Amino acid sequence: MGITKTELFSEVDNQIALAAKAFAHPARVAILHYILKTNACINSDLVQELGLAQATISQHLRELKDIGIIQGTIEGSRMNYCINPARWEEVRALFLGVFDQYLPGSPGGCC
Amino acid sequence: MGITKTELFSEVDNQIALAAKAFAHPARVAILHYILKTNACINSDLVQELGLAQATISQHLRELKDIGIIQGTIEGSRMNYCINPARWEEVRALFLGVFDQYLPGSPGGCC
DNA sequence: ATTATACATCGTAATATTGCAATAATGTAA
DNA sequence: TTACATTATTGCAATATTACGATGTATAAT
Repeated sequence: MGITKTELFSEVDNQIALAAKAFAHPARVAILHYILKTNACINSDLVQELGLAQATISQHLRELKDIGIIQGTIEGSRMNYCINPARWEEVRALFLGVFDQYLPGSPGGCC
Repeated sequence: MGITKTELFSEVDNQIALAAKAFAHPARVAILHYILKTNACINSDLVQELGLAQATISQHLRELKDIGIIQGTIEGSRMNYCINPARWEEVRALFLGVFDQYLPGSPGGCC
């Protein structure tokens, strides 16, 4: 159907899935990389950097903002997007929590 | 359009986006958690564990297998899915590479 | 005031994803 | 062989996502 049965899953699983969507499209990863590199960015820069239309980038930025991983402050007629440190750490912790459940030297009782 | 313009983005960004899709749906996160917990699993177990139809779970398992993060070995008429250690480490490294670009005490030159 | 710049939002078209019933395929048990 | 158990695949139907032109809004520049 295309609709996710959110109610079937644990709070953590839903949280991780939500956070993962920030990284689940290369444009958003590229945006994050760009923000991280320049440590501040504006929408019009990204239109040059990536080859996507302004409306498309604005949409991706909004998704990242909805997820909470970035925040934007108005600077005159420009927007200043940057990482939301608290949320970044939160998302980082969510993923580390998963990754750390399987380490190279895990028991390994099957295939 | 719904089509991702893969050719616009770097190899790494595309790789990360691909890997992120493993975590971008709560059912797949739940499946991974279950595999990690039991360190081996079969499809029918998951049908009990999660509330999804067998066909749906089989489909999610295939996506995880396509991404490479799990592998399945045939055991009689059952399947034994488990983590693919090499790929797991690869994906882990991809994400750590992103997360480590912003640490709590980063420069923070903007908002 | 007019024009330009920078983003956001809306509407829409196209593709992708999710979910499941039905069915196929394969192995096991009787 | 027949019947059963387990998983994969197919074929939809419904929702979600991606992309962009057009338009709206607010500030800045002339």
